[in-house]
Amino acid sequence: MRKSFLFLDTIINKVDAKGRVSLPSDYRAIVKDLSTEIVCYRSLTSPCIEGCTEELLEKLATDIENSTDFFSEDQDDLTNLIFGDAKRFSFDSTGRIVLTEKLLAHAEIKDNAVFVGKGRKFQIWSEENWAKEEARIREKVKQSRPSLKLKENDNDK
Amino acid sequence: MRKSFLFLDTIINKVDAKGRVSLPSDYRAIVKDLSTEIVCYRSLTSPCIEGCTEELLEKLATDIENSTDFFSEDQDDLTNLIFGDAKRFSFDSTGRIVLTEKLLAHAEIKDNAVFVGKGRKFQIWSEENWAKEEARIREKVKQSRPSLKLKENDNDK
DNA sequence: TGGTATAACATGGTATTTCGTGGGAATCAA
DNA sequence: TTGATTCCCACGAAATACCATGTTATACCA
Repeated sequence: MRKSFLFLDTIINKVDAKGRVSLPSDYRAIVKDLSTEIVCYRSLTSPCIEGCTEELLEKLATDIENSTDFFSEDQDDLTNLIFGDAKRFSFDSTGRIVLTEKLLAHAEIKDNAVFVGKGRKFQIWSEENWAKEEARIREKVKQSRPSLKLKENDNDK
Repeated sequence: MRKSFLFLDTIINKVDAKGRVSLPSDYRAIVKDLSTEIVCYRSLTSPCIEGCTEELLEKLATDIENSTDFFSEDQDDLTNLIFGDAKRFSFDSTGRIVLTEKLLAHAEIKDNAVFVGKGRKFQIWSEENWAKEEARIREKVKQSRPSLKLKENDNDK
């Protein structure tokens, strides 16, 4: 029983000729502890693969059912896209999953896959695209510190 | 189990060739009492490593989930930056963690690591950078004493 | 108060395990 | 049968758990 489950860190693993990739061991631990599965789909906004626990997708489905005003119609459409695109992935005894051609192509992944933790979700990038993306975000944060207020009550500065 | 905790004090420990450092025993006590883990990431604003309990990051993840919608761009960028950089650290039977090259490089730490308590978080500095930073802060406080008084009143009980 | 015994801690070194990865066998589908 | 997919074994590198020692801080007693 695990009290917290966060996808963290940035980990680079190899993709072999068969499309196999080791899911980072930390991520596997989460899946095992929660007795759930990993679900992946093409990111709607970036050239990367997005993944989360099946549990989270269920929660998303429930939220949509219950709160019609919170989720706009647009977002409802988006969720349809996701559920339609999402696929369940289970790993073998050595901890590997086999990504599909569709996903790999969307993320432009060739040899190496970069797993990026996002808390409740994670993403899988090609090295090149992730380098660009990380640079973009860090630059953006430099410009607008305010968005970081969420992080917690910083003393001053 | 304790309901409140504070990372306090300034402690210097050695970093060996493998990147191992003793986590200050006070900090370890907090981790044990809360049954949580330590999470570290590169400071967004300073050349230092920042650390907190995984529990705190958990709370952050929940806050983000609730405050913005599932597909928000800001949420997307923020979570990538924070959770993608954060790494879980558990200490061995002698109380040491192994810092990564990425973190050590960012903080410019070579031989010695300076742990600085910040309440809910703490920071790890190189001796040189911390000396500069401390001088800067003390100088700043001299200029604007009033703001400090406010803080002390807050702490009164 | 002072001195000694005891425990806690930081740190160096070593052994063990885990994890990622390549290759091949087995299974399945067409 | 042939090609593709899944399962299993094996190896090397890297992470981490364990053991040992010196030093410092703490507790205890005279």
